[in-house]
Amino acid sequence: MAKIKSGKNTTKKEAIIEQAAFLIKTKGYPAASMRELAIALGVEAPSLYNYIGSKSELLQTICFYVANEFSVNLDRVENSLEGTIANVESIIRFHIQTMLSRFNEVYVANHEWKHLKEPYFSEFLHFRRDYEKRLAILIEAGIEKKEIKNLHPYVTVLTILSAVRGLEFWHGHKKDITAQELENDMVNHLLHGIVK
Amino acid sequence: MAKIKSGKNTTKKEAIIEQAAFLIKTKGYPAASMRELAIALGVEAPSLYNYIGSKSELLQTICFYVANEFSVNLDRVENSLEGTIANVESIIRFHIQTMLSRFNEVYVANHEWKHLKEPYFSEFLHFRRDYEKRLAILIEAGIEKKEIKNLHPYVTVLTILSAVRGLEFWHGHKKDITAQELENDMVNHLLHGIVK
DNA sequence: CTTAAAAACTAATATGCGTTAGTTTTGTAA
DNA sequence: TTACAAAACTAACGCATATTAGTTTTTAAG
Repeated sequence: MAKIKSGKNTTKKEAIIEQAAFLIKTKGYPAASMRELAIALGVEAPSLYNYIGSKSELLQTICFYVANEFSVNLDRVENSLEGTIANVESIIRFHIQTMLSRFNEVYVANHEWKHLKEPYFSEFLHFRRDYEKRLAILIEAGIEKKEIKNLHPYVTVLTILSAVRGLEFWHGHKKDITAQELENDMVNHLLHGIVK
Repeated sequence: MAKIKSGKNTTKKEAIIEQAAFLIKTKGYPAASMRELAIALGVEAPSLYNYIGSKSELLQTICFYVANEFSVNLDRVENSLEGTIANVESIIRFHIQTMLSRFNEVYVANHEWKHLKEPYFSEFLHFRRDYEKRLAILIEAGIEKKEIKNLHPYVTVLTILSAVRGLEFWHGHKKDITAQELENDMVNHLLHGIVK
């Protein structure tokens, strides 16, 4: 049968992972079969094992790639000299942009990480909690400096993270509004509310 | 083996559905097996079929129960004579309360509905879009009346719905804050922002 | 052209799934 | 105690899964 197609700057393994992200997003990890993945790549299922170790390895790769993206960005923000509001805004914009540019991968990391096997499951869970904790600390600093309202920091973190996550449902509306307007409106909402 | 346990005011079928909601939430629909569900109820898998028709019927029941809850509430709000802000606040509070009181069911409806079979899949998708559309109309009315900022209505709807959905992650923090404070803080954030 | 490695294939294994059929046990009311 | 129905059981079917082993084809270099 035909060979696995891979773009110019991507290896075949990367092509498999990219297709896997799409399939896992669409069907969910347990229902995403190696056979279907193989068909999408124009190949038989066992051939995939020339490039990857296992199905679960695919999920691990996707989840930790995304985790690393967000972690590196947060490192950068934590070392910035801007005020809290600017930092929070920067994080929100990064989430929105990453969500839109690496949609499949982010979706999978958000929804399917619970199918990770140990020790990856625990490691990912720990990362998530750590990430939220770091955001909460950032928010608390803003409250101290009287830049931000004194709401429960974790509620604020949760509200922001959940709101940007919701861009998963941003389909069928792409024509009504540009990505830039979407980003601006959501930032505006999360920082300043909707009441006039 | 022992009989299926059911609380005083619940039928055995309801006990199965309740346990199924928990299991499907935990494992995801495809990975939630009838055998495991049966074990959790202290019974063998085939015994379940004395009460239910199929595995997929369980998912349907859960999803449309939740959809109906939210739909009925929105009916009520649409017929209210309050202002837009009060209406939006009321909806946010209902979402939060329902999320906290029927956690498993809401979680399943939010995450696993894509595993519904036709025609239920299409019906549920249609319901979702309709619900969002009705909320957008409500928001637009508020913009007309100058009660609400002129942001893209669907962005506003998405932000609100996603934020309340995020209460899925409200675990391990229950001791820090009461449900009432949580609700107030989130409403405050979504209506008035976090900037002081 | 030969050769060796890369990459595909076919066949098969073990496992788990939802569900059905048929049977036995349990509970209840006459 | 008898009789009937409800609710459990065991056994099994057909199917799909991830993965392995072994083999053949394709590719590319000498």
